[in-house]
Amino acid sequence: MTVLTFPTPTRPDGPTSTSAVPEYAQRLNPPQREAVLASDGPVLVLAGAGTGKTRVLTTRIAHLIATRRAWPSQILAVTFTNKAAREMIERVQALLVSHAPDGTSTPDATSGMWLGTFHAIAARILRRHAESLGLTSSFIILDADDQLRLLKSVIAEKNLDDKRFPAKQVMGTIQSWKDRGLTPAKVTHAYLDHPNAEVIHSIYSAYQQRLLANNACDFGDLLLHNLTLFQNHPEVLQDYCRKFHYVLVDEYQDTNVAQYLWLRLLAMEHQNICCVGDDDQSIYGWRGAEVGNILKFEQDYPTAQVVRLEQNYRSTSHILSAASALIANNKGRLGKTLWTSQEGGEPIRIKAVWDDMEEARYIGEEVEARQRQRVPLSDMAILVRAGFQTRAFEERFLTLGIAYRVVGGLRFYERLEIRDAIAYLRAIQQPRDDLAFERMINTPKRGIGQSTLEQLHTHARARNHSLQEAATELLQAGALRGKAQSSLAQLLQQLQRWRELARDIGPGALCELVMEESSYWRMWESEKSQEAQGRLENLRELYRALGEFPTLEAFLEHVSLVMDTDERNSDDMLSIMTLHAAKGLEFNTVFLGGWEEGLFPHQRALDESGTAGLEEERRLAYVGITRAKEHLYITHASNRRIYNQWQSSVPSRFLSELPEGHIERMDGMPQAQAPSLFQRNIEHILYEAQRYTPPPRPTDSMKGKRVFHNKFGYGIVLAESNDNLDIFFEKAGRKKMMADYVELVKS
DNA sequence: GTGGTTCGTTTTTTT
DNA sequence: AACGAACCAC
Repeated sequence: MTVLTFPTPTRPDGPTSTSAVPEYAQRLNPPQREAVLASDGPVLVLAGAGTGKTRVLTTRIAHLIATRRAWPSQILAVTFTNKAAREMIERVQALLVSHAPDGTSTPDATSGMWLGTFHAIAARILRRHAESLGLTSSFIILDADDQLRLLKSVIAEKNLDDKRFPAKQVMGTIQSWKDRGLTPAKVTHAYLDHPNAEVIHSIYSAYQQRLLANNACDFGDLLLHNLTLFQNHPEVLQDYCRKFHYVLVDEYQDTNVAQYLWLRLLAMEHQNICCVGDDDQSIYGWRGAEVGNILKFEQDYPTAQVVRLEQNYRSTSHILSAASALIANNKGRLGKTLWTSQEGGEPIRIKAVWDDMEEARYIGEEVEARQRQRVPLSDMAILVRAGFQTRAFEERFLTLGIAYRVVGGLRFYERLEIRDAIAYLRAIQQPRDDLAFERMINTPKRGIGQSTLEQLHTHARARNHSLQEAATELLQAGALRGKAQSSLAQLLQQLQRWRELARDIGPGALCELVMEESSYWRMWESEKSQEAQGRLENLRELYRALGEFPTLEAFLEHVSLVMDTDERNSDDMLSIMTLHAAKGLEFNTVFLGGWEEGLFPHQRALDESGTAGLEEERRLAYVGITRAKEHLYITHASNRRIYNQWQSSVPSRFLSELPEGHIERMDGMPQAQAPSLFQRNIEHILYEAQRYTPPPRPTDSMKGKRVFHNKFGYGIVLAESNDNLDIFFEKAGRKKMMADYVELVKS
């Protein structure tokens, strides 16, 4: 077995000469190799866009296994998405197989490895120790919809005004607490900053109790309960610490505090933690990700090796240079200098358009032009800031007959009919699952309405029973009458029967039978609309998907944790998606639409998070640009309809941050759609005036103001002309620079 | 309990 | 504008 012939190096790994390096590592560039071979101790891999971070991660795992540094079962590898996890396991397997030509290394070479998403792995640990947290190992995992419904009922139960305490907002606060690793007991007064925090805190406590009563977790709980478990049962933590000799983390810049703590605890003993990430691609701050985690890695692990991957294999130099120049406007970066050997290429094309329709028309034309140049549709993408922007493109492409797919739209398992069907399955599998029961109890209409449901709730709460138990008890007590009585009795009977059947028949057949006997199928069948037909089709698809699982339980776990369906990307289709959804992907040709102030950077990001928000938007722009391999287009419209209101807009400030040498402005007067001549004249005058004018900056004079610069420290503004400031720095002397580079200091 | 009407909202999103 | 949720009248 060739893989075993490598000398087991002594630790720590010294510089290894090329000849002693395994073949799979020879194919890496020097920093990549360094990251792979530095197997012991903490390692931070700063991997710029397109520098081969997945390659490093997978080769590193293969290296650990091939050199017998660790058994697969001693490796913990975490990702954020199922897709990333899937890709990683496939690539590790491929590496191991290709390095054992005698066939001794099979896909089994990775079996026993803990490779998965944070949530999947946390759930796996939690199921083993559920009792310690007041759950049973068969607890259910609620999705966003269920969470919200549960929270609403908690708020209602507490007799709180749901206008003062909107469930969505309260959920946001609770989630941010969970993201920070705060159980209700740990939410101290220090965190009770906003006026209603005390009340929200009490809602949080009640919500957690309700989750426990339902034998349920939300996504945040998976990590949070792990932390509680590790804290209350150090011996359990110790077992995992000893088990996992090596910990690897993908997209480290996206970790929140809870995930960060979880990793630190698990790596405590061996300290063999390798985090891969890119601070410049941190775009999930709004949902709790802490760029700080990656920024302070070296403080957390003082012996850490830091490896920078800076050779970009994806984009041409025009694209890369523009991206680098843009991101250089952010402060507090770890800093990387990306380079590529692919000189030249096309500059970025920037096009001003009249409105979203023209934007779609222009991009449609360019798509067709590229198609004629043999770029397949599947190698092109339109990336937008917000979901609503996809609409204009869809309309246009329908008329043009361009095959497209909107990535990340409504997902299969989020569809109404699928959620309904799953509620039935959950109510069968897990009689304590009140949320599922509540969802299916009157769908289709059985005459069990609000008042009956309220009776059930009151009874259930009083006795601390589940809704299904309460229903049985109320029926026995004869407390119900009429249609509600007979329907409920029948439903409970059916549920019981289905539960028994579930032991004998597969989940697919069971679901089909349940849909039939519950009349749910008939409900949609009797509706002749196109939409209803689609729903039936989706249900059939669900039966099929269910057929792939041995048990109902296995399927439900899949649904909670793997919300994506295996998208068949074999078809040649153009992708339209948000910038967030595009992270990690690459395309030959990329169109970035809607680069206008207010939309991108998004006004709300600016309002809510100020400079930090702007910088995150800029990172989003950076992510967008770096998706492109060869051709990149950026468009901005001067008019956009937002909430049914036409608004004229100004080009994004990010456009002015792209260096002239790497861009090409596509001129040609955009055509007005059909406004009157008078309107058109007004708009044209305004349009001309605002074309490419830099966005408004703080207009008050900077002269005499005290400022701070990242590198030069404090200084005083001596003079200003437009955006250029003449500054005298206390330590660095007199410098001239753009206003963007300095911060105003409050005096 | 059901069905129609009005009101309010509307960034990004994985698990 | 368009969609969903809350509200009210039968």
